[in-house]
Amino acid sequence: MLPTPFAERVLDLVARIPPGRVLTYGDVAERLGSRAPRAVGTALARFGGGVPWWRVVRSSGDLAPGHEREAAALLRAEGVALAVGPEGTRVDLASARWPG
DNA sequence: AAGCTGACTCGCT
DNA sequence: GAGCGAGCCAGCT
Repeated sequence: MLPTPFAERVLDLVARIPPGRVLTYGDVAERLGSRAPRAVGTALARFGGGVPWWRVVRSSGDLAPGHEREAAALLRAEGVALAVGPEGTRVDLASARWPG
């Protein structure tokens, strides 16, 4: 399947997130003038293979569902502040969120 | 055209 | 903080 126009916009933006910074699904949607964070997740799930998808996290700081381990390793390698707890690894959004 | 689904969020308990 | 319900909207039957 080919990426939809919306998905391509998502990929464009995600590809621009600098190493060491993150955005939430909601942030990505907002910057695209949309209120569909779920569609952002869907786009990354299907077409995120070529972009740093691990730099997109939930508003809670939780990593991409199903890829927590891999995302944590990649983020740690980039120097992103991580908080490890019983629930898993979470990003410190206060310090790592990309202002743009 | 109508309905369902989902890598989401937010408010309330 | 965890669980739940409702709103959201792009994409695919």
